[in-house]
Amino acid sequence: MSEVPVIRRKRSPPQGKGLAGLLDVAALAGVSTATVSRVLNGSAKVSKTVVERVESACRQLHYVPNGPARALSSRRARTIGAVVPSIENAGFALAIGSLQRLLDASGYTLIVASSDYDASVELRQVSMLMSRGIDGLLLVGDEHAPELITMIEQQALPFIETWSLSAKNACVGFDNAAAARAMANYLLDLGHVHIGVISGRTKNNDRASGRVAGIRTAVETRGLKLAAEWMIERPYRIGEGRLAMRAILASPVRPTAVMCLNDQLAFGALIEAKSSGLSVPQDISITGFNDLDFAAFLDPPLTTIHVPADSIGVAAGEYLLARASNRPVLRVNEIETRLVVRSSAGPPRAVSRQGRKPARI
Amino acid sequence: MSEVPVIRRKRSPPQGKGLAGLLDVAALAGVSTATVSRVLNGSAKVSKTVVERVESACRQLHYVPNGPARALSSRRARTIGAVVPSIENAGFALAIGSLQRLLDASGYTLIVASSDYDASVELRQVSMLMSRGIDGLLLVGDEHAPELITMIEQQALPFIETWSLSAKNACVGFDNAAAARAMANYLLDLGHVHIGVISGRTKNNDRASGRVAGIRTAVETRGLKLAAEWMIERPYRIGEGRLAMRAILASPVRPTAVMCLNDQLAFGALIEAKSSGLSVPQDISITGFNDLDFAAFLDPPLTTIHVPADSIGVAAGEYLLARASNRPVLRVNEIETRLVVRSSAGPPRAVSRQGRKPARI
DNA sequence: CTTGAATATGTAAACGCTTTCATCTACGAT
DNA sequence: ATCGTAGATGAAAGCGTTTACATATTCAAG
Repeated sequence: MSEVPVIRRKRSPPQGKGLAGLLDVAALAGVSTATVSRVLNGSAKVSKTVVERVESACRQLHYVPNGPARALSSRRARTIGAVVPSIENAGFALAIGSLQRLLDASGYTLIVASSDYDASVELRQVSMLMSRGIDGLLLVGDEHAPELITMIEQQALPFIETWSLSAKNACVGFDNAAAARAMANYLLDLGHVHIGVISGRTKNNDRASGRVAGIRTAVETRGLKLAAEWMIERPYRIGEGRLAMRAILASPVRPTAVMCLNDQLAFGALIEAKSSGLSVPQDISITGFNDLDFAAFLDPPLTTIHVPADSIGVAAGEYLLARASNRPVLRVNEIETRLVVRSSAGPPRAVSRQGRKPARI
Repeated sequence: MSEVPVIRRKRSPPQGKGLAGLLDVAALAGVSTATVSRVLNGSAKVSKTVVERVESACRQLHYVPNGPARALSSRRARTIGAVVPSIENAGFALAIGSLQRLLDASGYTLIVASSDYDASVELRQVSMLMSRGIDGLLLVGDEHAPELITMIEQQALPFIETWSLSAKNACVGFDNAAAARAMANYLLDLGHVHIGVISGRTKNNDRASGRVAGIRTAVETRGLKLAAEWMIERPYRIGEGRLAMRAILASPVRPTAVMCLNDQLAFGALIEAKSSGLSVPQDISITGFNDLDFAAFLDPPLTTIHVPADSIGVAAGEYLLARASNRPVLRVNEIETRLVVRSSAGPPRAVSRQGRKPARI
C-alpha cells in the first residue's frame, strides 16, 4: 500500500527490439518529443538549428514513425479504403492503380478489398475497413446493403461512389444508361432492328442494370422491343461471352447485332461468331463496353464505349483527399465516356431473317 | 503547486462523437475493459454469462474496435503489405486478388503498393508500409535496392519474394530461366533455328532477365546463337508487342519464331504478324508467357507457359500468415509452370531465309 | 478445517505518438 | 526601466486497446 507507484520501466534500450522511438530521437537531438513531432509534421514553427539537429538524429537512428501510434494520437489514419467488386477486372484495376499513385503522392495509403459483386460481402468489408481506421472510402456503384450508408454516415466517414451517378451521394462516374443508349442508337441508326444483349450480372449492380435499361429505352423509343431469348446475363469473362453468343446464335432467328456490356464478353462473342463461320460485322455486328487495352487489337477492332477508368480513380482520390482536409468539393463529378467507332459493327446485311441452321452447340 | 494532479476529463459522453469505446461496452456489460477485450479476442477463458452480456452490449452500442489502438497496444497490425510492379498487370492482379481473399478470411488486411518496376520506388513503398505497421510483406522478384533487405531484416519483418526463386530469401515462385528454356527447347525441337525474342524490361527485373538467360542457354546449348537484332525489350503492353514485332519483321532476315516473354507482347506480335500478311504459325511461330485469360482465345490460340498466379498469391499468403503466428514454414515453395501447347507455334516452313520485302514501316 | 491449485475477473501500466497548456526568452513600445 | 507580446520549447495528458499482475472465488486434497 505504498504511495509510491511502481515504475515498471521507462525504456532505456530504445524500443524493445532496437528500433528508435521518438524519445530516442528527442534525446539524441537534445529536445523534447513535442519538438521532434513538430519538426516531423511541420505543425509549428521550430528554429532552424533545432530542425537540423532533429533531422540528423532521425537519420542517425534510422527512425521510422509508428503509424498506429500516430493514428491513435492524432485521430487520423492517413488511409483511404476502397471496396471494388473485383480487383481482377481490368477496369477496376486501372482505377485502383491510379488512385493508389495519387494517394501515395499525398502521403496516404490505400487499402483495397473486394466484394465479389456481393452486397453483404461489401458490407462486411466496409465495416472491416472502418474498424481499421480510414479517413475516406471509395465504393463502386450506387446500390448497396441498406445498412451500409447508415453505418458510414453514423461515423461521419467521407465516401464517394464511382462508376455510376448517384442522386444523393457524392459520386464520380457516368450515366450508364445514357452511354448504353448511345451505343444502341448507333446500331439502330445503322439499321439494326434485331438486337441481342449480353450483359453482366445485373443483381446488385446498377451499372449493368442501368446499361440494359438504357438499351431498352433506345429500342422502345423506336417502337421496337428487345427479344428475351437474345438477352443473356453472364459473369464478365471471355469464355462466358463466348457461351452466351453461342446460345444466341442457336436461336431460330438471329439478331443482326449483339451488344456486349463489357469488352471481355464482346471478346468472347466475337470469337464465337467468327468460329461459327460468321463474318463480323457483315453477318453480325458486335459491340463492347469499356474500351480495355485489347479492344483496338481484336479482329475486327471493337466498337465500344470508352470509359476513362483511371480518371475515375484520380477524381475519386481528389475528392477524398479534399474531404480529408476540409476543402470544398463537388458532390457530383460526371466523367465523360464516348462511343469509339471501330469496325466490329456495321449496317445489317439486309432485313436478315435468315433461316440458316443454328450454329453447332 | 498542489500535489493533486488535475484530472482533465475521463470521458463521459461515449468517445467524443458518439462512437462507443471499450469503456462504454464494459460499463454497459458491468465488467472491466479487460474482460471485454478478452471476450472480443478470445484470449482467455470468460464465463458464459459474461460473454453473452458483453456481446449484447457490443451489439447495442454498435461497437467498432479501434484498429490503431489495437495495433499500438498489441504490437500487431493484423495487416500484410505487398509491393508489386504494377497492379494493372493481370498476373499481379490475380495474385493480389487471391491473396486478399485469403488474408481476409483470416482477419488480416492487405495493403498494396506498386513500384512501377523501379527499385527505388519499391524501397520507398516498403518503408512506407513498414511505418504503417505491417506484420508481413510480399515482394516480387529477387532483385531489390540493396538497403531493402537490410531494412526489413533489421525490423525482423517476415517477408516473402514471389515469381522467382531466391537463393537465400523465402520465396514462392518458379525458375523463370527453366520455364523459358523449356519453351525455347520446344521451338528448337520443332526445327526452329532463327529465334527472335521480345522481352519485358530486364533492368531490375530478374524474371525478365532470367527468361532471356534461359532462352540463351537453350539456344547456345545447341550451338546456335541469338541474333541481337531480333532481341527487343519493351514494356509489357499489347501495342509495344506490336511495335517490337514490326521492327523484327523489318530486319533483312526474319526469324521463323518469336518468343514473347509475356502474353500481352505476344498478343501484339500476333496482330502485327497477321496484319503484315504472315500466317501464324506457318510463316512465323509466336509464343507467349503467363497464359492469361485471353491466350486461349487468340487466333491462333497462343502457345504459352501457364503460370498459376493465384496459387502464388495463396502460397505467399499462407507463408506470411504462418510466420505471423510462428508456425513453421518452408523457405522455398516452387510453383509448377507448364508449357501449354496451342497452335501459335509450329514447325518452320523450311530453312526460311526468305527475301521478301520487309513489312511496311 | 487449512492449504493450494485452478479459474475468473479486475486494476492499471504501457503502447508511441500528438497536442494542449504552460513556461521562458527576446525585444520593441511605453 | 517596465510591460506586453510574439515566438520557441517543454511537460504531460491523453488516444483506445492489450496484458502483466493482483485479487477474489471455488473446490479438491491433505
